[in-house]
Amino acid sequence: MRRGEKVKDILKQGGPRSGVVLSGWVRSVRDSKQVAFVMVNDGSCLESLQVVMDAALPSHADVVKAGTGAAVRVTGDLVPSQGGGQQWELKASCIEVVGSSDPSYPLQKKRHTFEFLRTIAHLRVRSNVFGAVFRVRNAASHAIHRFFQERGFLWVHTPIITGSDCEGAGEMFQVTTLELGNPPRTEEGKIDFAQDFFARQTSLTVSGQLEAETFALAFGDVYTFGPTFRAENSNTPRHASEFWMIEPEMAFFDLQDNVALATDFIKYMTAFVLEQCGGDIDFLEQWVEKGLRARLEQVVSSQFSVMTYTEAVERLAASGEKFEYPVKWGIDLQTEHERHLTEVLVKGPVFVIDYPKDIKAFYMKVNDDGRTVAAMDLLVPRIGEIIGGSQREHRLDVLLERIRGLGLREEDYWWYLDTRRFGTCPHAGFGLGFERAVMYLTGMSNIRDVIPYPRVPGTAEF
RNA sequence: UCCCGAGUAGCUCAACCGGCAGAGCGGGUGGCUGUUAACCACUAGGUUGGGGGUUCAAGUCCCUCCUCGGGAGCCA
Repeated sequence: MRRGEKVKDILKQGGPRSGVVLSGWVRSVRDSKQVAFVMVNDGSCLESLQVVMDAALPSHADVVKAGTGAAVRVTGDLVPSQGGGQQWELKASCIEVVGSSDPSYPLQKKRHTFEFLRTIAHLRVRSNVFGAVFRVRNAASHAIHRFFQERGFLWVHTPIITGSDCEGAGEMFQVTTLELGNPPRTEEGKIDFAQDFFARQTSLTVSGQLEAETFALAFGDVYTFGPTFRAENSNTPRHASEFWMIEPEMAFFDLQDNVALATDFIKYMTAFVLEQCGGDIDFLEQWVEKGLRARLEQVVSSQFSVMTYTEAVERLAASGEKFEYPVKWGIDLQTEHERHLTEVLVKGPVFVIDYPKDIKAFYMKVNDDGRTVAAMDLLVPRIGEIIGGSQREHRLDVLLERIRGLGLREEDYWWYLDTRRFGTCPHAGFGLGFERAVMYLTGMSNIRDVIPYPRVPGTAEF
């Protein structure tokens, strides 16, 4: 099949020239007596190509009837457009209806609500906004791999099914082949997971960090980029049950190195998207978030602030702002605190570091003061926390003390603890919620609208 | 999971104090000499989210369930 050229390439190359072939889907048809205009989009870019169809063309009636959404293949000459609104148009010598579209096609030329579009997630990708969102999502993934590969990082594929029920945060989805209605029981009456597929209780991963650490202590610099699952009953615009996460892990790295890398990383990704998806960003600017482009450009050029948790608490307390939850040293920053910090006090991305030990995970390095850990959260306006990371506790004795103190079972971490026995070294890493990054890059305000087929509590359609 | 709000035609929304359920867009039919969310005319389209209750009478009031949105918690 001769598919022809992409709209993106046709517009880039320009004309005039003859014998151009284009395949795509009809966005709209404007028909009058002598001539009809068919907007054809192929997803390669935001723009549709205007196809001019003389009423004398044999397939004229078929094309007009084929309907919005139909698949067509056009052959014609690329000529300067007589009308305003586009530079080039395709004067058709032949239009073939490859697949017609039923009149019930739900996408109108009018604006739809995101709520409605979510119910037709298989078709919403043919709309302008979702075209832009998923091209940005693609460019961002590309940028992430490029950033790390250029710096010699190893992409590690950590397991999706995990046997450790102790990875820290979050409820986990259980993985089993046992008969749910009648599982085998032990003598005490408990479910006998020894008879399950993996001969133990298994779940979907909530993080690849612990496994990534073992690779960092062999390859130096590594990163994960893959799906992650949380069975939390979270119903917010920022949480999904299935999402993608990027987790770099670097050996011989401390918290300052970590902050520096995370900063470079965010800037690189943002600059890459601005460069690759300029048209999409401008469209999102117009329809989704005013000021998007300026905000992204500012991310690339500005310096990210860094402040300690202690300083953040002091500044919040001194701000005079009335918070629903009062700020106090020792309690975790609430969403309202984080947003006030990044949106009002700093007005930009800010790293908060050195959190109280008691509110953070066991694997974070205990600072010399004995009461804080070398943690870092990157807070950004609108989204809140986008990156969470830390320098890891590399001292075996301190780590063991932390595990025991939290009532965790040492034997569950035997392989993780081995890394501290055999050539341990200071190392650090962070986790980036990929969808939150895409939200930040596109201005979209609901995580369900930056995932192709979102999974959230009560919903797994498509 | 908790708090608040919403659910009316395929979509987006009206409908006053409880009194005949409407518009725009989309669809269909016809028209229009180059359109840009094209335009003009005509036309079809409804168990007012489900169930129960109050009332002569319920889209409207009460109870309950479901779904969606906003906020919170958990977090990325």
